[in-house]
Amino acid sequence: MFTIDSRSRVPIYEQLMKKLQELIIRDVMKEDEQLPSVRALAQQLTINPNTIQKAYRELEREGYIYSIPGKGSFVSPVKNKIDKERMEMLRKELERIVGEILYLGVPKDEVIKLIETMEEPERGESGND
Amino acid sequence: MFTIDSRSRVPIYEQLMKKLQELIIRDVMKEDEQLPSVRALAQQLTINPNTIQKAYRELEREGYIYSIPGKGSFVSPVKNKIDKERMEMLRKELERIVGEILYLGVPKDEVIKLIETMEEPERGESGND
DNA sequence: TAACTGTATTATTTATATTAATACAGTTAG
DNA sequence: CTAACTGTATTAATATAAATAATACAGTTA
Repeated sequence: MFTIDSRSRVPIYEQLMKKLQELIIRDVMKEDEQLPSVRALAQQLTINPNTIQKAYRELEREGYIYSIPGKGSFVSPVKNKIDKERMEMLRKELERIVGEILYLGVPKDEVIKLIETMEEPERGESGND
Repeated sequence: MFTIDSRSRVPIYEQLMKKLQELIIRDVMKEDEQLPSVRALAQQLTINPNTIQKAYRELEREGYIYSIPGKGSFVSPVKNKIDKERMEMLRKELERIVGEILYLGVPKDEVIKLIETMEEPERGESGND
């Protein structure tokens, strides 16, 4: 299904997450499609099942997939939930950053101006290590 | 000069940095005023001189102080430089966060609206661990 | 029941961050 | 130039945290 670089400084489970997120976001894996089982994937990639499980657990926590004990793990149908959670996180980060900037005495208008100059990004970019 | 909590989970050198930043930002320590020497402060606080030095090194990197080998360490006169560097860092973070948010399809106006609702913070807050 | 599925707990290993020991080099007063 | 101060660089030891692995448990299905 994909390849893993065990020599990379990037943790295996993160590499896994990234690739799976990619597949899900790009709709290569459709809603409710079953993911390979933790053991199957572990065997295929020759890594410990727990590492797969960690990736799956994180992906579930972030709303990308859902798992049913005994049945399997599947692509989450509600993409909006992903956005919801992610947005919540990003909003907090945004507030923190902007808070710090404002603390430095930069007027709010300046911050807004900065954002206004930013371009709406193109979709579909990967960027691996 | 100040106290350190060696039982805290916050590293000693960070505690030190925070307190010194506080003194500098609040102008308790004036421009070009000499800081206690690494050894003097180390002795006073009963901690290793290298820990002090690490704090000083970081503070210098961030523009809060400057050090002259053989002479001592002093409060940096150009406060703007602090803001400059810090702003540069924050700006990058801001762009990253906003970039991610825009990537989720949130329109720019929404982001701006979010910022507009934020309050200009009060000055002078510490917040220790 | 057998062979699959995910999960939880704990231990082990590895990486990173923090602190310390020590030696070096510049500055200045006498 | 020496003595006593200053900051700095290198390296080692220690502490903390992160990543991975071993193992046992529990649900599902044919």
